[in-house]
Amino acid sequence: MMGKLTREAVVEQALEIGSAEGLQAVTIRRLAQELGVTPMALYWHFKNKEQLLIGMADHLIEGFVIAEDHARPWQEQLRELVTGLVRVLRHYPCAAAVLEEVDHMTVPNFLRVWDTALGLAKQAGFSYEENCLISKYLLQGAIALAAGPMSRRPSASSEERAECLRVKRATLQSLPPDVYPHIVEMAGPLIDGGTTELYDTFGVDILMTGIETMAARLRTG
Amino acid sequence: MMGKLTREAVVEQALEIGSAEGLQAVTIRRLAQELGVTPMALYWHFKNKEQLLIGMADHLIEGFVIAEDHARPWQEQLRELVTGLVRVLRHYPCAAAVLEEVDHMTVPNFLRVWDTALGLAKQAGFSYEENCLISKYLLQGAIALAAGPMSRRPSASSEERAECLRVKRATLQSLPPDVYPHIVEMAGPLIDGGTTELYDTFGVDILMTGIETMAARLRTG
DNA sequence: ACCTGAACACCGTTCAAGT
DNA sequence: ACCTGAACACCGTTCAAGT
Repeated sequence: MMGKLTREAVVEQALEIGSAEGLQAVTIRRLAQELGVTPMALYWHFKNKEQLLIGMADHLIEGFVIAEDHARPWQEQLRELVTGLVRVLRHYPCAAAVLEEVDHMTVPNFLRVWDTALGLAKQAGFSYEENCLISKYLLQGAIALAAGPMSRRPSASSEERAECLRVKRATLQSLPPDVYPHIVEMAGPLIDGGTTELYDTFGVDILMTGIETMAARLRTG
Repeated sequence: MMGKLTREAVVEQALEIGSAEGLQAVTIRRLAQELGVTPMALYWHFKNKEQLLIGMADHLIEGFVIAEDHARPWQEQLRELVTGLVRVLRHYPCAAAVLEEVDHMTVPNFLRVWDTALGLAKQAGFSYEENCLISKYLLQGAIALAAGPMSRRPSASSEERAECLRVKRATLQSLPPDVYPHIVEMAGPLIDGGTTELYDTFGVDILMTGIETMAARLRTG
């Protein structure tokens, strides 16, 4: 709110608003108001709103450094890259939402992570095209995981969130059991989805197990 | 444009606009104009725009029927469910975008597919929570696959799309090779991502292989 | 270089009123 | 039941002008 109106200050304020009230609250006009400035002032620093979102996405991954250890197996390193990315994205509740809204190719720091993933995937022994897809799936999976529980309505005061979950579970439970038998039965675990640790590890486990198993099949014929 | 202004007519017109010009072109006012009616007329048929999007999502999956064959193995059936869903979503270029914008739990036909997936996942032998996550990952994966190549700017006339891809590839190739070595090297396959068949099958293969391998480990210890 | 004022062309939505 | 007119409170963006 004080200090110079720099690109970084704008981006950080945007991430703050997005994390506190949801990404839809991040508007040029609202942002300007929060920064004590005219909406048009932002257009000197960003060509348009898309560039602002790209700046937000880039800022999110800025602090994510990947230790390239050429000695350790690629499986281990790939798994660490994915879980590390998820952990970094969890710093801002709106992080996943931001990354879902921008073209990843336009975000320099995302390209940096992607490049590392691509280099590791190459060691698995798949074709070029398959390596590209594997790296895409893993990064996409990381974003999906980071978007997982909560992070949707970040404003809610944990009492509100609990209330929201209760309403959702009740909605599922009151569905006609003859057409949605399993959904009604599993309404509980479907909504709060088990512990956060299970949620964060299980998805990566499935993906990495699939990749490793298929890589092993390549070698054995 | 002619005929009665029914819920279905509105939804179909919305999907048509979204598929021809992108989902961001689907606006209450634009929709009303295309239907030869006042914007407020739509508010008699839909409470708000969110309900319209839910209606669009529901309509997309309407024609997707899953043959429940209790004799065949669950792996086979789950894979068929995912590929079938992808195929149905491909009917409208904006389908994946619609599903990414709505809460899946509010879409009856999506719940129907989810229920089937949940029932099949239960046969794998995982815990309740893990079954829920598996079904989520598979459906989420199907949507991601359907959003894959093209479907982003559906208006582009295949010449424009080719031009757009060429620009993107050139962008990647002209990146500094010392910081993005693998990206620059793989710019080609990264952009056009191999054949469509590879794109559609490889993702499901990884997920299903991961699930099957982990399920097998449960049984063997 | 950095910011403001005024204006344009859009949004979704409400509410009273028409038939 | 089904639709319209007028209005409200928003958007992103441009363009000339200020300092």
